[in-house]
Amino acid sequence: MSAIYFPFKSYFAPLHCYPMYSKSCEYAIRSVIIISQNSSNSLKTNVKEISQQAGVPEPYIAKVLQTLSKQNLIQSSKGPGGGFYIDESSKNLKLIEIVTAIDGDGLFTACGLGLKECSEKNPCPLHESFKSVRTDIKKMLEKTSIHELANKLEDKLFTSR
Amino acid sequence: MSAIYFPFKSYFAPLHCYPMYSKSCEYAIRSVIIISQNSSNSLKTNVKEISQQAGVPEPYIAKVLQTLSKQNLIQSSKGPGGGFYIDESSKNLKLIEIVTAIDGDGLFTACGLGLKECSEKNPCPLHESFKSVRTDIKKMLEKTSIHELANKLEDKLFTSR
DNA sequence: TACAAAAAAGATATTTTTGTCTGCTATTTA
DNA sequence: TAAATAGCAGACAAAAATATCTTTTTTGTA
Repeated sequence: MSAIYFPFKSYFAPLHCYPMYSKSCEYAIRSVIIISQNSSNSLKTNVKEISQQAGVPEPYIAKVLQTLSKQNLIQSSKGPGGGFYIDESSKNLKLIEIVTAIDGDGLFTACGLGLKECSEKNPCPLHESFKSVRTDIKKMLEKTSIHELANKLEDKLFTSR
Repeated sequence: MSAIYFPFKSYFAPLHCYPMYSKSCEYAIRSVIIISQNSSNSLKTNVKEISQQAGVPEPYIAKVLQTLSKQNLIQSSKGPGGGFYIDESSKNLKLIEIVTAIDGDGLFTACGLGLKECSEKNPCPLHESFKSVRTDIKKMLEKTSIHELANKLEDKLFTSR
């Protein structure tokens, strides 16, 4: 069984750009994909492995994983042979749960002009234009399962060799 | 003629959330809408007015406006009676130009997992899911004109009184 | 020409995000 | 029950984003 390895650090986008979500969230997604894949083989993954395979700083991702663990999106066990895993109850984990846990729901609820009072009843000029886009993002995140992403990545690794 | 006033600072979203773009960009959009409206009445708008009307910190927005001005998306004139304005050549200014100038194109190009090597030929597992969403955002930003936003806001102000 | 208004430029300060380090606690195994 | 493993918690450090301040340059006007 081959472990999933994301490219090394130098392969990650530097650039001046404002991406769709935060580094913490990006790291979380990568990590959870790895955990999910190992979990489907009944394996627990410790922070060191996650850090290496996801190409993510170890102490930092540890923090992020704690956040997910507290919200019971992923599970953990201490002691030798311990690590993070995804149990039956989280088998159907969706991308939106990870994103919301780490970045909040700003991406699909916040006003395009940053107005707190912007709403259906009292829309800002950007409101309607943004509405469908936001809805689409949310739908996409809601329907994408972590499990499915892990499978896709694994397929890709096998077919590209 | 009534000036456009965005709500005061306390009305802006605080919250823990990762919105679609940066504060700088948000401020830029608000400011440009105000400049556009005044420009259609052949008025120049100085930083102080922009700051007050957009509910944005004055020295900060000054910096942001300099960036836009250097890229010739908006125009400026120094001296008494000077300020920022939008001339004929920028009359058809689109939202995407502002967003790109301030936040770069990460929002509609960056990989969902932060992989630099992610592309059509070598897609990450999130690539396809994100593709249509990204395209939609880009299209929306491309078709939305600043001028039109200014008009919408003005209409709203008049009809809501 | 002198003065005042206003943007441009650059330096500095604050806050948030990202990243690191250290020690503690819980769990498994021998 | 001791030792090793591994997550947990909190403090700390660095970098980036956000915000402010000061000086300079340009321009219009008295």
